[in-house]
Amino acid sequence: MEIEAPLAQQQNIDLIDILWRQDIDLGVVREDFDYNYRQKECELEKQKKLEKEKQEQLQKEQEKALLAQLQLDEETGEFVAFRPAKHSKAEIPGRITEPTQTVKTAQRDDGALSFDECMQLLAESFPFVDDIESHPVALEPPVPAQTSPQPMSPQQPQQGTTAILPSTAPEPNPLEDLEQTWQELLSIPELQCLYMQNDNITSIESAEYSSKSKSSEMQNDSYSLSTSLPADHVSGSNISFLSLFDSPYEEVMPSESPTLFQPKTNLSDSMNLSFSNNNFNNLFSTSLNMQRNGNISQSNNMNDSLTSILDDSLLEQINITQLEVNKDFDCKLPHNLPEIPDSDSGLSMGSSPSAASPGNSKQSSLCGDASNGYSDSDTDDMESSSASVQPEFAELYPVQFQNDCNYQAPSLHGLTNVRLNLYNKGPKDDPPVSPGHNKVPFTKDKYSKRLSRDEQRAKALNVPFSVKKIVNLPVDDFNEMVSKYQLGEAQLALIRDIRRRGKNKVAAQNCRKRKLDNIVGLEHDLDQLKDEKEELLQEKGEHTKNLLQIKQQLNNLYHEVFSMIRDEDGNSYSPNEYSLQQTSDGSVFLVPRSKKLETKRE
DNA sequence: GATATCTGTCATTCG
DNA sequence: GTCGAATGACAGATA
Repeated sequence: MEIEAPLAQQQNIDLIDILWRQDIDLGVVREDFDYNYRQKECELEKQKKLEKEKQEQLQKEQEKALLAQLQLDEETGEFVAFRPAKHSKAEIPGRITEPTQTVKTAQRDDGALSFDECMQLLAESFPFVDDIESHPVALEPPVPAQTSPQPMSPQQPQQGTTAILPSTAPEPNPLEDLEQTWQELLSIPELQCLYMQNDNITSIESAEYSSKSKSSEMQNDSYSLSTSLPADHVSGSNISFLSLFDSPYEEVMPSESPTLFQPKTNLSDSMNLSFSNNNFNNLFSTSLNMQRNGNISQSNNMNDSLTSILDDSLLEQINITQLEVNKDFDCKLPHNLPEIPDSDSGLSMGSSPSAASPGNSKQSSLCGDASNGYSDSDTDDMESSSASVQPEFAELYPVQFQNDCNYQAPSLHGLTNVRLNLYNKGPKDDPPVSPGHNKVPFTKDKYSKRLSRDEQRAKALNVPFSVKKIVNLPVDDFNEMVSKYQLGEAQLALIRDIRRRGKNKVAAQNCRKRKLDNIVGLEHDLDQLKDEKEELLQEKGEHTKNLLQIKQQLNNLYHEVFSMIRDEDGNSYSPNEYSLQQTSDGSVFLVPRSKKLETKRE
């Protein structure tokens, strides 16, 4: 059995070798199939586990030391720093603010490993630490790197930053690319605003850091979380910086753009109120260490704990940020990506949190020109309520959508997964969309800020005007505006369609409004007429009643007058034979009815 | 699932 | 004849 096993392994290696030669695109390195290499890896993992246990023990001791220095405030119930009456700061420098120094001293007193000893042990365990120090990019003098996940006090990032930052850029070219990417990102006005905010915040922090150039400072801000990583993680032999993009989004976030990362910085700052730096940094670095060690389950647990801390607020920040950033980038999304439900707005569709990151800008470039993928069917899926977007779109919609489409995505698939994962973490668990089935019912509740079809069409064809302008400008101004640009046939046709549809849309709205107004007016008139009719009927009834009374009175008067009339013999006239008639001059005559009938006949 | 309503769009008419 | 406004009709989305 012992002999057969190496044979089988040798056969496997041969088979892998053949496969490897046949398919270079396996995406893995030879060492992945190397049994000896894996054995080395296992040994390394064991060493790391031991190291981690030591670190945890140190952490516990450190927390104990911290607690020993805290005093329970009876009023607030909080632990506050215990400051002896006449101890100057020089005597206990940073007792609270620099707990690690105190801890280190205590460790030495306890006979535990000192920091330098840990460093030495790490250097022995991980030969690539030497590579870091000898890296050509590392211009700084060799400083004891914070390779162990020591809690980072506010002063310590100086060391960590200067020592580790170069390792985040394994080669000078990617560093330049990143810088160039940042410059291009910052050329976008919106991002400039965001960067200004970012810079204001980080400038406060940078007072504690060494003074560097603005670009390097920006990088420090952008990747400061990476600098807090253990050096062995950042500069690991098989883990390049860009490989972080293949990690779940909790790992990706540190390498996002400043706009994405800054909220996290604020978050971590705010978290320091409730968490000690030690806890948080240790948690984070331990998580990353564990992931690198392959303890996926453990790292998942740690990530869960991290995610539970970061998830809501961070994702909220991401969503806010993506609203700001991705208007200018969503055109570069890959067309083969499935449309995200409820996210087909220009913001949410392209508003993946990674869109603002250098990696994403590279990734998005792979999508090519959005106009190539333009079609009615595509944009119909992006139906939206455009009213809220049009004003912003007018100024934010740049002519050059393809200017920065020259990048190469380091990890398109990973970013895509990150994008989808982030959306799956949205407020509503939207059903996954099957590839090639973009017809997604759109809801405009949460993601109301999305582009209308015409806006997306204009965006796709790089129309240099806003839809609002196209629609609302007077004819002369519109023609003048169009004549200023050399537009293609498709663009002109689209602009005219947009103007026609926009005008007609407004006209339809006005027409409906008028129709409703007319209906309301007619209903009002109808009510008035009904009231008037009722009043008239009431008046008619009164008049009829009065008429009857007058007739009755007249009849009574007639009979009274008739009864008073006598003939020559004093006899009364019969009402059946005679009747009273009045002439026009007011004279009253007694007329026999027969004669009256005769006169009528005549 | 059926229904009513809203909204965008097209076709047509009118001034 | 062209253009813009107005409007009926239709379809899709939504409540």
